[in-house]
Amino acid sequence: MKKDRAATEEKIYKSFLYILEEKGPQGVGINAIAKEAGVSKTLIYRYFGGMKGLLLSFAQKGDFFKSLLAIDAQKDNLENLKNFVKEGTKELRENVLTQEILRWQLLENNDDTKSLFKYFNAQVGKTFTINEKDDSLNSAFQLMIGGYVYFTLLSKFNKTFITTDLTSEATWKNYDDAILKTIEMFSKL
Amino acid sequence: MKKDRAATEEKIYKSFLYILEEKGPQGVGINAIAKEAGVSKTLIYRYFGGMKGLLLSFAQKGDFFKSLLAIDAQKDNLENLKNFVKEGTKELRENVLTQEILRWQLLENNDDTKSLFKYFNAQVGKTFTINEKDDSLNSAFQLMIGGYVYFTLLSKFNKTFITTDLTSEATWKNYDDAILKTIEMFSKL
DNA sequence: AAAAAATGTGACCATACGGTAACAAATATA
DNA sequence: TATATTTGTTACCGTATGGTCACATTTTTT
Repeated sequence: MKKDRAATEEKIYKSFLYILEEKGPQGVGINAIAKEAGVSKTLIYRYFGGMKGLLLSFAQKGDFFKSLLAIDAQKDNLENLKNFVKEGTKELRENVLTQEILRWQLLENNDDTKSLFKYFNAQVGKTFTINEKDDSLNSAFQLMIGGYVYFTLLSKFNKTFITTDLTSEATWKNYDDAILKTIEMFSKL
Repeated sequence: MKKDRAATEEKIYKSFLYILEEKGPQGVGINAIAKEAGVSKTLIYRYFGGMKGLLLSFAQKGDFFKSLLAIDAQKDNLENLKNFVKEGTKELRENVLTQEILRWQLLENNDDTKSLFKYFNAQVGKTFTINEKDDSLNSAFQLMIGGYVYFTLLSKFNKTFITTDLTSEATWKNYDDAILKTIEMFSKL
C-alpha cells in the first residue's frame, strides 16, 4: 500500500468540505468524514488534532467573500454600494459553504467551532463595513441583509415563506430591488 | 405505585416543551424527553405515537402568535400596522418556544416535523397577512421581518453581529424604529 | 371475587457517536 | 543492510440514539 500523508490530508479536508456542503453542520462528524475520505479516523486526530483542529485549518484557509473585497474598497458612492449589494446577495445564494457556516452559527458555539466563527466573522466584518452611526439607514440595511440571509437559509427546506415562492428567481430579484430602493430613499432624506 | 395516564401524558408533554426551550431542536429526542419526564420511553410511543405524534399534538395545541391576532384584525391603517410591528417583534424576542421552532425550520423538514411546521406556518400566515402585490414595500417589509428573526436567533449564541451589540436593548429599538420609518417612507410614495 | 384491560418498567436490540491503543506496513535514516 | 520513524488499519471502549418486547402491577369490568 502506497503511503502519502499530504494526499491523505487532502482527502480528509475535501471530505469535510463535501459533507458540510451536502449534509450541513449536523452531518459534520469525525466518523462521517473518515468514512467519506475512505480513511481511518485516527488520522484526523493525528494530522489535524481532531475536529477542532480541522475547523481551525478550514478557518485559516477559508477565503470567504473574497469576490466582494474588490468592490468593497470603493463603495463610497451610491452606485458602488448598490453594485456591492447585488454582488453580495448573488454570492450568498451561490456559495453553499458560506450558507452552511451561517446556519452553523445559529446552532451552536462551542470549543470546536469557536475559531471558525471568529475567522469567518472577522472576514464578514472586513467585507461589510457598517456605518458607524446608529441611524435608521444602517439598521434598515442590516435588517434587510439579515432577512436575505434568513430566507436563503430557509429556502433549503422550505419552498415558500407564507405566500412568497422561495424557489422563484423573481422573488430574489424583488428582494434585491427592495434593498436598492430603500437605500435610495434613505439617501435622499 | 399510582397509575394515572393523564398525568403521565402531561409530564411527557411538559418535558418536551422544557427541552425544546432549554436545549433547542437538537436536544429534542425520545430518550431525552423520557428521562426528563422520569418515565419509560415506551409510553411516548404508546400514548403519542412517538416523536411524530408528539409534534403533531404540539402543533394542534400550539397557540402561536395568539397575542397578535387581535391587532391583526384591524391593521388596515398605518397606525395599527406600526403597532402590529412593535407587538410582533416584542412577542418574537420574548417567546423562546417560537424562536426554537423558527430555528428548527432552518435545520430539517422530515416526516416528524412536517405537521408541526405546517400548522405553525399556517398560523404565521394567518397572522402576518402579506400584501398580495409584489411591490417594494412588501418585499422590504418581509426582508426586515426576516432580518429581525435572523438576529433574534443569532443572538442566542452570538453577542454581536459585526459591530452591532445584540445584547443591547437599544439595538432592538433601533431595529424597530428602522422598520417603522421604512414603512412610513414607502407609504408616502 | 375473578377475569380482563390498562398502565408502567426494565431489559434488550441494532446502530452510531467520539476517542484511544495496539499493531502492521511502508518509508526514511543510519 | 539494519534500524528508526512515519503512515495507516483494525479493534475496541464508553456512551448515546431510536425502537420493541416481555413482564409486573394497578385499575377497571364482569
